[in-house]
Amino acid sequence: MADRPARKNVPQRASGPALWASVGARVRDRERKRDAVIMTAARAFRERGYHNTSLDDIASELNVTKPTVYHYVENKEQLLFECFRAGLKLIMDGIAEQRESTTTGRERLAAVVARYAEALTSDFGWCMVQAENQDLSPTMSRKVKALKSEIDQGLRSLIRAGIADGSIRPCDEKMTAFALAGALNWIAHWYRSDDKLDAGQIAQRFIELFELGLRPR
Amino acid sequence: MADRPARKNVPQRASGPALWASVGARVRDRERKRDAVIMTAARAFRERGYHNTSLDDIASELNVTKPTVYHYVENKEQLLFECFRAGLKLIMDGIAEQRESTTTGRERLAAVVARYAEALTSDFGWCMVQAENQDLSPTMSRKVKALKSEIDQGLRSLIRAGIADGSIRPCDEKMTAFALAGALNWIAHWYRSDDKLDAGQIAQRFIELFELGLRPR
DNA sequence: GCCCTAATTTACCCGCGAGTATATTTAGCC
DNA sequence: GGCTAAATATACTCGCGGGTAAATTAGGGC
Repeated sequence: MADRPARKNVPQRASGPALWASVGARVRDRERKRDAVIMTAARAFRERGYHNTSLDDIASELNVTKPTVYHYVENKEQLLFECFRAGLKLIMDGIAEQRESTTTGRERLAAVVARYAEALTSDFGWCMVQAENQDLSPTMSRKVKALKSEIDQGLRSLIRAGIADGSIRPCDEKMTAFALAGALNWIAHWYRSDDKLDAGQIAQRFIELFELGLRPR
Repeated sequence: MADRPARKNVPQRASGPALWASVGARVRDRERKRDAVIMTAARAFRERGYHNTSLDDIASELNVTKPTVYHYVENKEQLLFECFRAGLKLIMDGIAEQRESTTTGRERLAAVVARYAEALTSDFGWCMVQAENQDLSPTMSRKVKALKSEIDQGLRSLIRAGIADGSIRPCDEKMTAFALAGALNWIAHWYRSDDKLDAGQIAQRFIELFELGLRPR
């Protein structure tokens, strides 16, 4: 399972339909096509929601028929899960990256927040946030919960570290992590790619708010 | 339309199934039964999600059949909308209440946050947050957007007021409102009625966090 | 140039769930 | 106590969409 280190885990910018668009497109690059399927699904889910997106929709957006989609993916549920995982990985990477840093907890937290915001404005953002356990089988649901919990723990441990090194005021780390995650996750609800602010600028505002608070200093 | 001021707009604690439980209890109080339908729907949606809840489910939870549900409600979409509206009203009331207050902007904002948290931990919380435009017809979607926007404007104007009276540090009011709303809305995702903290305690932690910030003072 | 296999399609099945036409019961009223 | 209207139930329709069996097309190796 955990083999093939070369595998690109996050389908970055697979230009979707183009892969199938031209007539002589029966090439054999399973990986990239699979990624394109996932990307297209992610966009569709974001635009119309999971339950309002049929696999026929996704297929036709790829200029392809439904069984082709099934050729790359087990079923609809797995499709959602893959989108979810792709988005989550972006955040996990951000957290992992900061484990090697030697700055204060507060600074590391800020760096993670920036990556987090970026992940949420990506096409996977919606799936990460909206992938409700309700839409998933018990097995998948457990997996998703575990992954989400990892992120939560990551945030909390950064907060703890900050408190320990004095860069963060002592606080309820659980509620702080929830508030932070909530503010960030909510981005997926309102962000549109033509927004005035990009992920970086949003993150900057959030960091300022959470660091300084509303009360004048 | 806007008549009947006596009408109880938010179905508070209509004890659901009991209303129909006994055979001889077919009293004709449309209002209360309608509220029970909405309450039951809200709980069901929260537990299993909108698309995973059939009207047959809701009906059978009320010890009743589907046509009876249709007797109280136009269709499934309207049912979701009613749940949404019921929840939203709790927040709106909170905001309206503070308009008459003479305290600082920051204090009024805190009061609204407390009410907001309470609304989100109610059975309607999930519907308010999850009622995606995607699940609604264009008409309903517009209504929902308008209502949500009202709340957003309410928050922003409190923030502005706070900045004006010096109780809130100057900041990007839009992003601040979004962060605040996000942190609060997210409660609906994680809160369970058997949680250690109740709505009041959660609100208290959030207010402290947003007022003081993470950086030590 | 031929065969094997991966990729893709055509043409289905089938169940679920929203919504409804119609019958039936019940309560209130005179 | 019989009439009317509201309340509820029975028993449907029907389309959408997830999923699949089986045929077809195209490459790539030899």
